[in-house]
Amino acid sequence: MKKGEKRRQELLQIAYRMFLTQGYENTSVDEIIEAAGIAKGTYYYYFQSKEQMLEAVIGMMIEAEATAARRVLASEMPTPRKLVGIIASARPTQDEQPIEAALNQPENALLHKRMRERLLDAFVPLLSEAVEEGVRGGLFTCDHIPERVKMLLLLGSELFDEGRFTEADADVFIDVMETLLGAAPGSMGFIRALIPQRGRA
Amino acid sequence: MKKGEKRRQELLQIAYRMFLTQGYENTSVDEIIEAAGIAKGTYYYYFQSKEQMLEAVIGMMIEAEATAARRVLASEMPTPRKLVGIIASARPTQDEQPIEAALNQPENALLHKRMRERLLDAFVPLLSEAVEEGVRGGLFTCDHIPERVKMLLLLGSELFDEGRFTEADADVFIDVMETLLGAAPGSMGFIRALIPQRGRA
DNA sequence: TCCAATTTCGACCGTCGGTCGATTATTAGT
DNA sequence: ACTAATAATCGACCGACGGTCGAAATTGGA
Repeated sequence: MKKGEKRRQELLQIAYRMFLTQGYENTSVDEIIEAAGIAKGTYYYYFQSKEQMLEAVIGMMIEAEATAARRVLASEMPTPRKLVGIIASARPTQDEQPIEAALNQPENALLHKRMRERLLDAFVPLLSEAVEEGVRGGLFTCDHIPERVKMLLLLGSELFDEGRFTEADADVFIDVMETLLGAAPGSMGFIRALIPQRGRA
Repeated sequence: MKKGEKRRQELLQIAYRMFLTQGYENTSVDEIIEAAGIAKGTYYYYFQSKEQMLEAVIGMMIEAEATAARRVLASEMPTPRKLVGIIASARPTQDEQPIEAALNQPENALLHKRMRERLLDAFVPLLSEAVEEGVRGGLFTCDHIPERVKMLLLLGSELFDEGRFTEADADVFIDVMETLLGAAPGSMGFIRALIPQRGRA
């Protein structure tokens, strides 16, 4: 049990790195087992299929991010900071930087889609709780909180993940965020500082 | 020239149907050429790769939808009707029904992603023009029209494509649409009738 | 020590996207 | 009408891929 689980985690780590750097489709099982120094049979002793392994890798990432977000939610920060902190948790930027870009390459369409689905499921409740806190504190005024949060997350990931977005995009997004949550105009402007700067043309 | 283009279109049609019904990944080149009654070499005489053929299929779909949308834009409808008409054009519901669902199966993640990118590029200008018309007519009040339109399309496709969305989702979406475009509260409620009814649980 | 469960091994398989040289239709110039 | 060039078709073949399987090795408790 102990030994087996350790090997499984080891394989997960190796695959995690390779999926992100080369893409899921472009990473062959042969490459993974070569990097791990094991035989084909051993790989399929721990994972039913390559795709099932992808699910496991994603689950690993989501769990780590959700844990970080829960820590933020339970902290003593002011509500707006919590909002930002939770959203920041939803990015796998923890230990490495180029992960963001990797997710958005076409060869990772499947990974990205699956990742976003599960990320949404995990983060809508957390963010909703923070927003409710804001409503109680008089910061926000809105109903249908989970739905609004879902749209915000959807928009945010769709907009920023792709990398290409303009100043105008950011302005409108912040405007949408304020009206969506019923916050005072301009009160969310501080988010602008959190948005990554212009990269490629 | 004439003969070749005809065969190319024929292959495109066959692939279009198979990609949607079985998924891009699950459709093999062998299946396509068998359905078309041609040899492998002939297929690769017309298409450089399977993926390049996917691009061509998507281009075909987009073109048809954009043409329909342009017709709506140039028509004499009142502006709100145009909005709805253009958005309706963006769905391949014209001749077949199960296409919607097919796009959203995980095996079509790539097709779906590419489709949405190109659909956005084609439809943001068209919808923006309709919105500007609305602004001139005093229906809407907003700046940054292309960015707002982009977000609307992003949200709409993300929300409705997945199939699962609630009454609350629709309410919030319409609310977002009104505030995003600066329309009078409730003025976009008529859209609710256009939204597909509840399908699966 | 012995046995049974766990773990590891790698040869092998069917399928896939793609290549290539040969072959047949089609076209155009004289 | 003949022919040379061009367009179109063919299918055997290839390497890479994800996945299978029976056997061998390792482990740990009685």
